[in-house]
Amino acid sequence: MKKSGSIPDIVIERLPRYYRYLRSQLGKQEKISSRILAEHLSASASQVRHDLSYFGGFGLQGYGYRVEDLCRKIGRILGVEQDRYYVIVGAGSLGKAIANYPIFSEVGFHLSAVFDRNPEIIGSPLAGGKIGDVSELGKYLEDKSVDIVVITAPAEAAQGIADITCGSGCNGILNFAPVDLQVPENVQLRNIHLTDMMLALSYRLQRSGVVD
Amino acid sequence: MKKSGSIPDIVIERLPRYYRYLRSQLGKQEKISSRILAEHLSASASQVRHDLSYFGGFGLQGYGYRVEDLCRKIGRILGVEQDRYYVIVGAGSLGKAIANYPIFSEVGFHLSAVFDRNPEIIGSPLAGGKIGDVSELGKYLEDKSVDIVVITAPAEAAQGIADITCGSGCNGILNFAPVDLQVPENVQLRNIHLTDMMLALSYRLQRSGVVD
DNA sequence: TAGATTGTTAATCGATTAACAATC
DNA sequence: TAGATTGTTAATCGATTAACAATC
Repeated sequence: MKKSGSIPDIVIERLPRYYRYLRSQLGKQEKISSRILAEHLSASASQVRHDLSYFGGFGLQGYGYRVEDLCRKIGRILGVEQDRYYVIVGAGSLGKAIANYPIFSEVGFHLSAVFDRNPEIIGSPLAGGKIGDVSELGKYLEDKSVDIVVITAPAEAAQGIADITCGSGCNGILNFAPVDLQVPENVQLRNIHLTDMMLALSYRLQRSGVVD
Repeated sequence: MKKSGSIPDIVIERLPRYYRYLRSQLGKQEKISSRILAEHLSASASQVRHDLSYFGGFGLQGYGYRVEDLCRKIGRILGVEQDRYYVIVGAGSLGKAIANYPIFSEVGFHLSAVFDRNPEIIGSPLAGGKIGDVSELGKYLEDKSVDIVVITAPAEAAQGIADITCGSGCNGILNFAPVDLQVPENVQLRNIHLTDMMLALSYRLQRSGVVD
């Protein structure tokens, strides 16, 4: 076990990948070495061991890691057995897709509500609830315990939604809108910028195949 | 201008962000300094200048950057004025959402086809075309010129789709399935692992607010 | 000219990899 | 015991930031 309280973001972001692979191997293999685990994740064995050592000694020298054991321990670190709640703001096709995303609930994330600004769809059923009016978002966040606001609204609405979110005591935002949001530093913001990813990917395509 | 041929991935991944902000400022301001640009992107002025210097001198000393000029030049580097084609494999709600994502076409990405394995929806209309049978994916990729395959299929189908993609001469994959795909190293693979992002985000939430 | 801001190099910081003693 | 593999420290590598001469 090493110093806690200072685990780099980049390490935290790899934990779910370890967890996901280990979970897929439950019942298929009893043990796994850092080398084999790394191979399946396109990482290095050294990195796997280094990452895990932030949280303690999970392995057995000369043997490796017990899959079930390591899976459960990483799961606990990530809090997968705890219930957490999220709301979706923006009930377009992307918002609906997220609302129906089946995998979130497997790791403890539950949809609490969906909001939109379009009067024509407010009140419609979605994923077991009804689409709410976005004007009630702030009040909702203040009343209920919501961990994460998922923004699937258009770019021009996203900053306003982020402001309401941060102002209502919710400190987690997952943003799909193609804009860089400004939030207080105590707020955890992650972006999924689809167009950016496509552009960076296609930049590399232009260059590969040729050269060297 | 510095050495080309060795621009780090991490720099390439920031270009779309610069581009996106500059685009939003077209007509709103004539010039912008590295400091102001950085502020809006939660980056440092030094990083902005350093990144841009990989591609040449785009600014004017003592003045800053002309917004229109810089935007056009970064756009050209990213190839936004070129037409590129993608297909979607997996026509569930996420696949449909991507198929209808309005912003891709603004930067030159065009939907070429959508495939699924479910006989009940094969043939149905989607985004101006018809859903094809995934068994025809390989042939399609060999015949047509497709730059990127977007995988929105279930996890257990994703590796097979990736294999067909790589085997048919398409070298770009954007993967939404919650699995780490194995692809040849000449293939450009980017992942959007939604559950992983939620888990890493909520890990940080547990810890913030308290401590220190 | 004086003030501002770039482009670039050097210094710092952080992340990854290598190495190996510990030990199952 | 011999072989394997961890956990951890040190070495390397790469990315970010600082500094400043160039110059508009």
